[in-house]
Amino acid sequence: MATAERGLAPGLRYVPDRFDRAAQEALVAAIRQVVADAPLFVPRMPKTGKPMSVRMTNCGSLGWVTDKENGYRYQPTHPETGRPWPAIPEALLALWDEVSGFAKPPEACLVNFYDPDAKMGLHQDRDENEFSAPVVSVSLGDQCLFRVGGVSRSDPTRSFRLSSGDVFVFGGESRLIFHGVDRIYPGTSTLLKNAGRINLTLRRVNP
DNA sequence: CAGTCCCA
DNA sequence: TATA
Repeated sequence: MATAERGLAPGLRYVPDRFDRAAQEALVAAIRQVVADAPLFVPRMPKTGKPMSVRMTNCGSLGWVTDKENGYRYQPTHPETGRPWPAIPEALLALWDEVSGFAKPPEACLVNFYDPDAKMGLHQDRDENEFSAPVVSVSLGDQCLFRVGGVSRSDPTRSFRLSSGDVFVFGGESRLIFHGVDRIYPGTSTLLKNAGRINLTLRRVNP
């Protein structure tokens, strides 16, 4: 009766534990270097300027940013330092080659840092000009309650408790699905020095 | 155009 | 607080 209870929608792929502990530690070290060069900033909602609860930065030739004045967009430089974003770590490029099924490399890797009380409302990733390429998402640190819906905001949703090292892929018919983070479970990982979660999302921006 | 804000 |  109900739609598939266990199966994921076409194009959605959940790869638990894709990175083992050593690989996760290497990824965190790489991200620490990215953050040293491109400091975390607080993204703000268009028009209202309301701060989001995550802090973010990017690596790659383009980075996703948002502010009160100009809204959501990709740009080649950090909004506060004006410098180009640092390169995407090799391990993430290798992941993209493995799971994306897309010939060209990702242009953007958005780095979102979630403090224990940070959330991300249901939204679509649709600021790219290339929807044939999937979005590839990596979880590091504390577990989170991740919600995924369908391509319409009112579609029913399912929740997953994601753990450090897990990978989620949104491609094909699921490229534009709504998704968000309802809560962080502090203290559920020892990967990071303090409680919190890092999410990395790889995107192809231009065809 | 707005939006991942908020909140029901 | 720095964390990343």
